[in-house]
Amino acid sequence: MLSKKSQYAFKALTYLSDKYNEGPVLISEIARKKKIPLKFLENILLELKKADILDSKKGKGGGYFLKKSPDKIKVASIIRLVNGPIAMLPCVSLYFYERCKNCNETNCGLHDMMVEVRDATLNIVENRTLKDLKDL
Amino acid sequence: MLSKKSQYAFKALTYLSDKYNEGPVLISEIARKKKIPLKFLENILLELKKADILDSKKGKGGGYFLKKSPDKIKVASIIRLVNGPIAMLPCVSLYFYERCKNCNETNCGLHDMMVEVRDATLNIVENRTLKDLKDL
DNA sequence: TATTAAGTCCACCAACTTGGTGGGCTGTTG
DNA sequence: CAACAGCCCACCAAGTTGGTGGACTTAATA
Repeated sequence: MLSKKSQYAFKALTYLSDKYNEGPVLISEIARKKKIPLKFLENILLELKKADILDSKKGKGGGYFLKKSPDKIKVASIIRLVNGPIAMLPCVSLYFYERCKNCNETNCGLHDMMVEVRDATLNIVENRTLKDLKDL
Repeated sequence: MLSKKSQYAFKALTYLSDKYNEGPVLISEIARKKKIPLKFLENILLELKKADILDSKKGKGGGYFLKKSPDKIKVASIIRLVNGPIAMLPCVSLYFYERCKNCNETNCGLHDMMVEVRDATLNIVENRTLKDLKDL
């Protein structure tokens, strides 16, 4: 399941998508409009900034804004960043791979099935961008 | 991600699948062969019993065994039982449905995408049984 | 019937994660 | 330099995860 943090992140990002190219948006505005706890949102946006998804401006007239256009930001990368692995097992994850102890991947039934699940999921989330997420 | 508990459950269940119709199997045997902490496994097997997946016999010659044949036990139901929802959002879950606050489902971009993800996943795990999981 | 084997039940635990808050610091604008 | 707005750090309560210890019940059998 996606954490609340992830859901907040998507809400904030779709809000910023709607305001793309309209200049910086205040954290407080996003928090108010999307009903997200302000300080929590602050952390989230900062993380998205450090991951190069957002940029910000300080001082009067400042705020947050998308660094790239909405159709260049994949849903998959947001999930990985904020929520973690998309796969259901570490030994099947592309970006968070870890070897399973006591289960060699060549003869593990779960492994193959989980590869299928992963690919089916990726097929969707790798091909959707913020642009496809409207009115969250 | 599947919890360790879920992974343990699948290991134990595939072990019991291999021994289907060979009488009760000791918790301690499963724990030893599959390298699962004994007391933790105890809890897991008990839970599976209460969910009608397993049955058990007490006393000498006792142990655990599958209540139905391996090809009658769906992977999806094990995941739901031990790990929880398969969907990525509560408002998209079939068995653990919860309404999202501040996000009505008719115009939420995430919602529709997550329905797709759920269905793609279910299409796999609803059509696999313990019989398909060998040598975990 | 006493012994022993085995599952059952209950209570507790440390470590980690999640969701969140408070307060001060830093940089920008006018 | 004042106000503004993001940045950063530290802390917190509650819940979850992964696990353990010990007593109790039930069943087989000597």
